[in-house]
This record gives sequence, structure tokens and C-alpha cells, in this order.
Amino acid sequence: MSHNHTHADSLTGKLDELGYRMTPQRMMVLSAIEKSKHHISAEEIYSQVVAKYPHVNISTIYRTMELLKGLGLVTETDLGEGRVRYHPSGKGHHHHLVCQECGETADLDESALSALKESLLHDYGFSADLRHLAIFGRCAKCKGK
Amino acid sequence: MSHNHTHADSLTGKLDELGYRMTPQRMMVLSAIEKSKHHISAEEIYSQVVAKYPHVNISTIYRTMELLKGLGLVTETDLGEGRVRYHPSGKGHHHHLVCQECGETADLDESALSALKESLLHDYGFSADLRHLAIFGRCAKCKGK
DNA sequence: GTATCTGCAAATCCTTTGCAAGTCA
DNA sequence: TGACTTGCAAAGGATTTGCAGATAC
Repeated sequence: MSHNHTHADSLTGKLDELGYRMTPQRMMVLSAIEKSKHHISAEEIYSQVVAKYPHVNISTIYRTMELLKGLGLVTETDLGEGRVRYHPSGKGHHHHLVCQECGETADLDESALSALKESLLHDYGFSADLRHLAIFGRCAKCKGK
Repeated sequence: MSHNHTHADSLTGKLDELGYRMTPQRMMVLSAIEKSKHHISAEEIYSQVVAKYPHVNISTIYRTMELLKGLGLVTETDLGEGRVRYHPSGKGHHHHLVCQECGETADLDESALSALKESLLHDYGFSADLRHLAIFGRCAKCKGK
């Protein structure tokens, strides 16, 4: 092992390896993202960090997300809420079925779109980034009403 | 035939039939949308209208789009540009392959997603609204570079 | 020591809204 | 006439940015 920091498969470890400075703000942002069960918004990350470190500013959250996105460590998803949500890239992918009537969102396994990905690549030479795709429509509940 | 207005299969005709007032602003907005080859943004509609009618305000464009959306006469698409684009609902649907590298967008026929639509309905009871879906990724050109 | 990060405040960008005046039917 | 539409100006919410001070390494 090389460092006595967090293990290298964590976001913290990756940033460290790449030579970025590990500030307390960054560590708290990374921790919030990794702890999060679902996709998390900048505002939600901010709430968690500010609880422990009231001095922090939300622009730091955005700047950190920009960095992580650029490094491919997090993926953005737009669920049509007027704000973006983030998810660690390594955490496994899935898609979202967003009901436009009740607003509920359900997860859809990655495999459901593998046929589509194949055909886009084969027929169009297009390499689709289908991580965390959002599909809008009406859920079974609302459809039946 | 009922009126001597524009024929009833145009957006103008539809609004008229439904009892909405036909103001010059609305007519110019509708014309811009119908003439447009591709999906059009509020700003682009505004540019066209303001050229003929300098008095118009962009809030009128947004209010008209809100109305048309509510009536199901136009469909919104978010191509990830930070602004929404509009398209007449009757003009036929298709999807978009948006290259995240060069920004180019290609059209994809509706039929390419019919299998997906089927399986979402069958497996999840989810009625997907796949009009003008945007799929992000890398186009053949950028992939090869 | 110094390049990198941060907080702060202000600015952007797209879109929405309150209100009073204007206008279509 | 009178309800529906509009222009104007200001607000809104998410995100970005310039800058000067702070800090990790």
C-alpha cells in the first residue's frame, strides 16, 4: 500500500492519487456523495456539509462537482426537476422511470437498455452513454386511475 | 367548412376552434413554429417575431408555449443545452442522438425505440412518453478520433 | 513558499409572474 | 363591453464567476 489515506477505490483516494488537495470541504462533499443511497443534488450535499462545517459555501459544492465530473468520477442525471443530481460513476448504473403525473421515480435495471445500446452502436455507430437515463411517462398507478 | 381562417389542421386553426383569441403575436409565434425545420427554442421564436413586430416581449412567447403545451399541440425536448426546444406534436416524432463531444445532434426514427416502449409497458406497466427523447453519447466521428 | 482552494458577493441564464394597460370577439 | 392578452419590470431559482484572502503540501 502506498498512502495512509482512505483506500484507493474511494473517491477520496482517487482525488488524492491524482494530486488534488484534500481539503476538509472536499472530504465532506465526497463523503456525502458516497453515503447517499440515491442520486443527490448540490443543495442536498450542501445541507449535509453545512451541518458539520457552517462556514462552507455552496459554490464550493458546485466547484467540487465540476471537478469530479471532469475526472469521470461522478455522473450527472437530469430527472426533469430543474436541477441536476449526481451519482458516483463506479456505483453501478440504472435508469429512471419518472412519472409525469405523480412525480414518482422508479429504478430500471441497466440491462433493460442493453439491446438499444447495441443497435445504436451497430446501426448508427453511436456510442450511447446510457448511465442514469431518465425516461418520462405515466406509471402503472396513474395510468390506471 | 366553418370559418374562413387558416385550415383546421394548422396550429392556428386549432387554437381558433378552441376559442382562443387570435392575436397577431400568437399568429407569428405559431408561424415560426410551423415553419421551423428543427426543434426551436423560445429565444429563436422571439428573434423571428421581433423582426416583424418589434413591440413583442419574450414573456409572450413563453406564455404562448405554455398554452400550446397544455393543449398538447407542441412537445418539449431538452437536448441538454440549458434551454428547452419545441416541436409541433403532429409533425411526427423522432429521437435525438446528441454527441457530448462535438455537440452535433442526429435524428433517430421513432421505430428504433418501439421494442423498448413495449417492454417497459409489459414489464413495468409504465407508459413511456418517448416523443423526442434525447440520448447522449459520442457520435461515430468523435469516437473514431 | 506558492499554486491551489475557498468564501463572498455579484452576475448569468432561462423562465415566470404581478400588474396595469391594451385589444379581440 | 368585458374577459382574455400583452408589455414591462422585477422576481425566481439553479449555477457560475471574479477576486482577494486562506490553506494544503
